[in-house]
This record gives sequence, C-alpha cells and structure tokens, in this order.
Amino acid sequence: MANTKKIDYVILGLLSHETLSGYDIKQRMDSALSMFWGASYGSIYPTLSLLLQQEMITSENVSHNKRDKIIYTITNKGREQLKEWLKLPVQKDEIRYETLLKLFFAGDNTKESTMKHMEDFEKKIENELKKLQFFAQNLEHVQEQEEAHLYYLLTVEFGIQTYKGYLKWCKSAKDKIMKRESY
Amino acid sequence: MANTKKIDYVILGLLSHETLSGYDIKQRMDSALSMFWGASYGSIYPTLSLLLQQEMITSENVSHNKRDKIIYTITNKGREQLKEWLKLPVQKDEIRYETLLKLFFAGDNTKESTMKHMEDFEKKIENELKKLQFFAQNLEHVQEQEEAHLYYLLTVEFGIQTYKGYLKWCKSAKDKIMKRESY
DNA sequence: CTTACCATGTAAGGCGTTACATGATTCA
DNA sequence: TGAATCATGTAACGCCTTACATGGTAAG
Repeated sequence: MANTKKIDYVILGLLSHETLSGYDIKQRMDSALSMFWGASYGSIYPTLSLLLQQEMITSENVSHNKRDKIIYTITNKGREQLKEWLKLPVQKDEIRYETLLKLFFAGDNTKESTMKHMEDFEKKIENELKKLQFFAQNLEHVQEQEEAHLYYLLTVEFGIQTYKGYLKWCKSAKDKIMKRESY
Repeated sequence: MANTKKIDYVILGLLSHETLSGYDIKQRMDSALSMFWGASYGSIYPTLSLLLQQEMITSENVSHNKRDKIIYTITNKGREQLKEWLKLPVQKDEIRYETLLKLFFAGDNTKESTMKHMEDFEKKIENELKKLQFFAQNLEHVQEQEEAHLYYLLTVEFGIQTYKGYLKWCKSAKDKIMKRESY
C-alpha cells in the first residue's frame, strides 16, 4: 500500500533543477505541470516538512523584512531517491473527466445543457492550449542550452497535440448533437 | 466541501439505462467508462447501500441456487437526482499521468529507462485503442436505435481521437530522445 | 483439478483537498 | 484604498483504494 503517492518525487524533481519556495513549487504545478499533475498547498507544505526531516532537502530562510520566505535545496540523498523512483515502472496513468461522464449520460439531460457543457469544455481547452503554445515558443528559444528543456518541451508538445485533438473532437461532437432530432 | 464525489451519479447514470448488479457496474466502469473514469468495489458496494437507503434505487435478489446476485433498479427519485446533477456545471476535469511526470524529470534518469517508460506507455495505449475501436464498430451498428448510443459513441470517439494523438506523439518524442547525444 | 470468472462485501488507512488563519507588498 | 499577488501553514474531513474474507461455477 505504501509508495502510491507521488508528491514527494514531484517536489524532489522540481528542486533538482533549481531552489524553490513552497509557493514557487505551487506555481510550477499550476503552469508547467498543470497539464498532467496537480497539488494544493495543503499537500505541498507538509511534504516539504517531511522531506526536510528525512534530509532529502535543506532549507534556508531568506525572509526579506518581515516577509517570510523559505527556499529549499535538494541534497544528494534526495537526488538518489529521485533517481530510484525515475527508474521504477509507471504505476498509474489516469484521466478523470467529468465532462465526458456527463456526456456519456447525456441521454437523460436536455440538449441545451449538454451543449453548454461542451462549449465550456471547448473554451477551457482553447485557453489551456494558448498557454501551452506560449510555453513551447519560449522553450524552442532555449533548446540546446540544457538537456532538461528537451523533456519539458516534450511534455508541452504532448499537451498541444492532445488539446488540438480535443478541439477537433469538440466541433464534430457538437455537430452530431445538434443534428440529432430534438426529444 | 460536500458534493465532490461523483460515484453516486455514475451508478445512477448506469442504472438509468438498465438494471445491473454491483459486479456489472464494475464491469461497465472497466470497459465503457474506463477511458475517463474508474472505481473499485470498495466504493461501488457501499454506495449502492447508500443509494438504496436514500430510495434512489431498489434492489432485487435474483440468487440462482446458492450463488448471490442482487440487481438494482433506479427509482423516479433517483432519476430526478441524476437529471439535477447533469444540469450542474462541470466541476473538474483532470489528468494524472505518471508517465508524463517521469518524462518531465527525465534529465535525471538514464536514456534507456526513459525509453522504456515511453514504450510501455505506447503499448498500453495501442491496446486501449484496439478496445475502443472494437466498441466503436459495435456502436455504429446500433446507431439510430437508442439516443443514448450517440453519446456513448461520442465518448468512444473522444478516446480514439485522443489515443491516436498519443501514439503520434510517442513516435516523435522517442525520436527526439534517441537523437539527443548520450550523457 | 485448477484457473478464470462470477459475486458480494468490510476494514484500515493513506491521501489530499477545502477551508481556515494570517499578514506583507505591489500596483492601479 | 482596495484588489491582486506573495507567502506559509494547520485542521477537519471526505473519499477511495488496497487488502482481506468468502465461496460458487464453468471451462479446459
């Protein structure tokens, strides 16, 4: 049952590139990783304490005036831990799309409501796609500088490819729903 | 904080088409819904008890010989509950792909290990795609019979589109990883 | 005769969100 | 001066998986 949680490794992975605060980590999650992973402060801060205790990371207080700020640095032990995990086989890849769930059961909903869900989904994806395309542009500029950038770019490309597919599907699906006789 | 869980509605949704046992529900989850939702017996059976208590469903014992079997039927109250939920806006669509996570941090892994993860992912997706294409074929035969089939087909098409995109991405990503000088 | 599948259920415990609590700084 | 952002953290609680427990049936 142990070792199902990934947040420890996500944090170690992020810290393996640069020193970061808990707040910074949350921001990385919400931008670079948001396509395929998420976490809240309620899981980040306690994990940071745990990793510190386990000597996987060290902390440094860089408070400016009365404004708190603690930045964390990965230790060699932490790096080893990260590398070990990276070699292990992937345990789980999963999607939880409430939109698809509501579509699946749309026979019990009104056409209007179903179309609304589709349009909301489409808009959300269009937005996310724009962000990813912006990341991709920036990353293409810095290629060859650092190896890690290649992998970052690959995940962004995954997102772009996927989201473009979603949008294509949205158009076709909306068409089919509209063409269906009303009931 | 309430109303974050969807399992109740998933079960009501499935029962709105046909009467099913807990075991049947699990099977539906693992086939038709597996692309975008999942649940274990440990959440299905207790939810069934709860829904029964709330009179959203009724149960009938159809044990054959000494073999237990309980089939559930949705009530009008249950149907109303389902319809209400279907009208509400979607709260969350999320992906948790450990494969992408490991790829993102692949700068700290060996090329061989990273390629292995990519190949495992590719194989898994190829398999899932085959299943979906099989569903799609069957569904195209029964179109026009029942409205619900349209929506089922749309979710299958979503999966097919998405998985084909994944496979395209896999090939390109694997290429780029291999072309990269070893380190 | 053994494997796979059919079938139902409970208990423990992990995981992680949501809500709460607090306060500084920056920008319009 | 108010909103947005920076910044850290805790507590409660909901949710669900994993593991356990049990046993029948069908097919090879």
